[in-house]
Amino acid sequence: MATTLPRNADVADQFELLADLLELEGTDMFQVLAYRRAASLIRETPRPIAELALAGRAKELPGIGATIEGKIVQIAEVGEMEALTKRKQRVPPEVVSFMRLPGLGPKTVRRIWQELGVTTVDELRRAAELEQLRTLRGLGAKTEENVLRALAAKPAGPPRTLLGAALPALLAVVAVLRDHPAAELVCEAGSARRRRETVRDLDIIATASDPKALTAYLTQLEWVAEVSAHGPTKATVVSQNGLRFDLRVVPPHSYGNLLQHFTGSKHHNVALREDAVRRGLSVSEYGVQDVETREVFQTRSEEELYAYLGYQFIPPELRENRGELEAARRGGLPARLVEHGDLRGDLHTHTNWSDGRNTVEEMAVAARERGYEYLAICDHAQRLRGGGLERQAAEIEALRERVEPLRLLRGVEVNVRADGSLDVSDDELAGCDWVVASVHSGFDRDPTGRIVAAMQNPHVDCIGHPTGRKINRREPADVDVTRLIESALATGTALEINSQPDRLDLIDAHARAAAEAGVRVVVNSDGHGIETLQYVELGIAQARRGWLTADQVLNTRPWPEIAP
DNA sequence: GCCGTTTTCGGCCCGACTGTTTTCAGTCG
Repeated sequence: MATTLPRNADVADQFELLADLLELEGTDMFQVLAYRRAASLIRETPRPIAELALAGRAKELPGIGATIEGKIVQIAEVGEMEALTKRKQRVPPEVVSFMRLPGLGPKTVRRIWQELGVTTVDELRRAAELEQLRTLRGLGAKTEENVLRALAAKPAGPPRTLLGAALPALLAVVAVLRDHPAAELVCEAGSARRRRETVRDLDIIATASDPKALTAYLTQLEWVAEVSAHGPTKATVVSQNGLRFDLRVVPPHSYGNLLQHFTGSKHHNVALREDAVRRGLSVSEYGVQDVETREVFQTRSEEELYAYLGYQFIPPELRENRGELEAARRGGLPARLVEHGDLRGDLHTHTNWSDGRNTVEEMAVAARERGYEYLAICDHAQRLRGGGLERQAAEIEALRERVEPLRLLRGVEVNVRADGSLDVSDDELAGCDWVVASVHSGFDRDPTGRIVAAMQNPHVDCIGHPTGRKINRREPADVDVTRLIESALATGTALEINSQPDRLDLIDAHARAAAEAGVRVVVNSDGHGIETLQYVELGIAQARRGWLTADQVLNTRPWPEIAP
């Protein structure tokens, strides 16, 4: 048996590859779909799936049965499931990649492979150039053209844009459109409305007294660099900085149906429609049809739509098919998720004592202007060597009265070293109001053990950005979040949702698991300047995606209730 | 392969678009 268990992402990768290979072999597509669903479920499950499977408990997850659990056990025990090992020998490895070319699906790829004997990308290019693809029934010159264009394009698409970069722009566009005289209802949709951490296109749904005027208005805004599509009810534009906005003007009587459809997620909508079918209802973006009476229900309001289908209203952040439909059906959703306005303070910020851009006073004044009751200054301990921490403490002390009623807290961000020790002595930590401990290097050197060790220190109040991931740049460290949660619970240590746009760490699923276990979760900006204190809006969005209520977020409480 | 407020067998979301076809399969979101 392997000594270390495979990560959920590795297990999920194997199921996805298996699904691809089965699809190419022409296996029943519902079986393929079952593997795909299992893969995405495994990917976002906070608990180690291999451990669950070995204990015979993976079956408790909806979508995993005895067969898939058995395959997970094989992965845990020998590294790869048998079904995959067998099929990898039958299908040439590059053939799978053909399916990622736009326009080529499993059926077409299979015929190109088996009927033309094409097994590599180079051979595929040659077959298209030599006009051999068109010898297959159903393929023509256009297909060859598309294949060649796709092969000539850059291999991977652009990385997804950070929500933190896209959302302010999107909300600004929504506001501008709302101001137009022809506009009635305007709302962002898609993954940005669900506040996913990264987005591709930015969707906007609107109703208007004069749809043509509204779409035309969008295409003429000064920041528009390119108009990709422009019709009477739809327009797509690209901004100077490369963001793609998609505006759809829809009829007011079905605005609710369309907004719901275009908000997604796909998985949420599929599950919602499957559930509806079982009750004799057919759901589409145009309405809900009663299959027997043929009557169609259309509504201006999403709230009414969910109510009609028998659900509590489901906030967009929860629409990922992670149990929200079942919960909403039995009235089990949180009555109210945490909101930005619930925050009473920020417990992780930096100043120009380390790598921040503003002074302690500037940060304090900005925090007070935001309406905070408290602010912890947590500069990097490394930069405060040689008595810096003490001198900064004196400055904070001297400022306290001047920034009232804000409560200015002496904090510090200490580094968890490779051996699990901290870079500040216990004596110095004892003088601080709030201590954040974070891993900043050596991510592959037992991160779990080091963080757990740091939590044992009674002065450590919070673990900063627990997995260290940076979206699009650095994978999360191989942190066993379940162990972190257990240890945080035992030691009373808080876990951070770091709101930096490229961190958002903990992720939603981990924050949810932590809060459900009773761990104190803190939403911090990690702001390095006054203008970045507002990043907490992203952290709050992440917390909402993790189903967190205000009760479960530590810094919605007054400082005396938090003070260690 | 999974699952059950019509089912332990027989189902499994919906509609638009594309390219290729004379009625539709495959792909996409």
